Amino acid sequence: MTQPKQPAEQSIKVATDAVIFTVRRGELMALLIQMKKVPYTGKWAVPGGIIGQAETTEQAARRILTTQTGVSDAHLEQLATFDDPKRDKLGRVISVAYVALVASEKVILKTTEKYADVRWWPTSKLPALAYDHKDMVAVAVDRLRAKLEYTNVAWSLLPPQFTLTELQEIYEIILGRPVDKRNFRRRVLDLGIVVGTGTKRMGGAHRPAELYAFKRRSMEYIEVL
Amino acid sequence: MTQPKQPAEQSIKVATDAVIFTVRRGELMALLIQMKKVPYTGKWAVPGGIIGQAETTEQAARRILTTQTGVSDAHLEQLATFDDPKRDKLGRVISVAYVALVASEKVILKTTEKYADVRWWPTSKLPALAYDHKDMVAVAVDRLRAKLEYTNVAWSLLPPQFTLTELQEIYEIILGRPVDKRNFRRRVLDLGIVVGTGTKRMGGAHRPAELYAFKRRSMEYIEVL
DNA sequence: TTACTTTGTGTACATCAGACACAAACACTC
DNA sequence: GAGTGTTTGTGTCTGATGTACACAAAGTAA
Repeated sequence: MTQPKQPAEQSIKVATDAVIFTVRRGELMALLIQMKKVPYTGKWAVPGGIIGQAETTEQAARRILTTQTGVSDAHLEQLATFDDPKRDKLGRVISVAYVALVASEKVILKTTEKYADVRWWPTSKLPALAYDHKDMVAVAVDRLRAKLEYTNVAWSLLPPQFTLTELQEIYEIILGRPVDKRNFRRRVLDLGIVVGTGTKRMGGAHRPAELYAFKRRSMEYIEVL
Repeated sequence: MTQPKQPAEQSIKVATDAVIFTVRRGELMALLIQMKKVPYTGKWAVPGGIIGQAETTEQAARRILTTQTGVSDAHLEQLATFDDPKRDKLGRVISVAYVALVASEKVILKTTEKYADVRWWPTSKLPALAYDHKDMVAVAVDRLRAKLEYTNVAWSLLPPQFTLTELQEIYEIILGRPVDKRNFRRRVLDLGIVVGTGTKRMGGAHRPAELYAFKRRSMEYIEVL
């Protein structure tokens, strides 16, 4: 309930941060911005911002996501709330963090004059991060790994059509371990997560691969691996 | 990151709510308070309150927990943040919700003049709740069910020593389905979640039951069921 | 001593997970 | 158009795990 227990005239600000992931060049990448504002000048951080008066944190996270990447139909879920009183040197700010997953192809990175730079960083080689954003990304990666195993979220990291090899690579890259090809294919097909489209991707100097699509492009709980 | 993107001079308040569970009389119970304050007079709600300026939401949740139940060593974890702008009729309040699990025996319910009443309610027969607390409890129950299956959290619902039948009842009540006795025992023993103490609980007009204890009384991730 | 109640234990069967290798299909080169 | 290179696509066997199931043992109370 929400009636005051402490004297508490608060001056706490509420922000949202969006840990945006994609898989690209064989690595799990997180989108980071480079800050201009003192005292964080030059530091990298997860994109975010103070929420508006009538805005939900989820709306704010989606706004940040589209502003930065141009993508609007991505998976977005609340991660956790970070509220250490000392997390921001400039005052008490609690942040409701979100995780977003976008398909690499769809992204058109947009920078604003507010930031010095915007780019993808491999999660295995992150730069020094402002605030508690190192923890935040770590928690986000853990969540992503877990969800990949027991849901179909991978749909949000791939275009509408893809080969099973591409899907398998998503799993191998994020989980950080090899996956057996035959067992993996049997599994996603038997579980009905993906369905063949009949069409094939020609092109390479090799046997063409059948294209598949997710049966549902929305969160579904299924033990995948 | 946390620099303003919107003009945003905020007057959003931050609260914490604690969904406190116990198992008692063969049911999963949630602790609720009955409110006095208008416009919620007479309504039931999850205990909570606005957080202090220098206080974390977790500290606030623990404070609420001990204030209401007298229990200090319970499992407590962040659940989610609820931030619909209309969730509180009196103004914009976002709430960081926590889940707490306490052993029924330890609890000494304490009421304050702030509330009309404080009591345990079976989660299957809740009264009408204020705010978005119906959703909040529902999400908490889901989380509890999930965690029971793949962690050892049940420790926080039982006293230091207990019989395997009592442990099994916790699982059956919360999961809402019967559990096979022999398979359950083999599982918790083989996994090393609990260990026998050698002592037995005499008393009933029947064969005495051996008392067991959790090997670790802290969160551990293990596939239990 | 008998009746009652709850505890404590083992096995057989079905299902699932994990390891593993080779032929098929295309592009490119000569 | 034959040969080479590269990636796709497929089935079986084995060990591990999950699931179903029934009865003797140990107390108390009468």
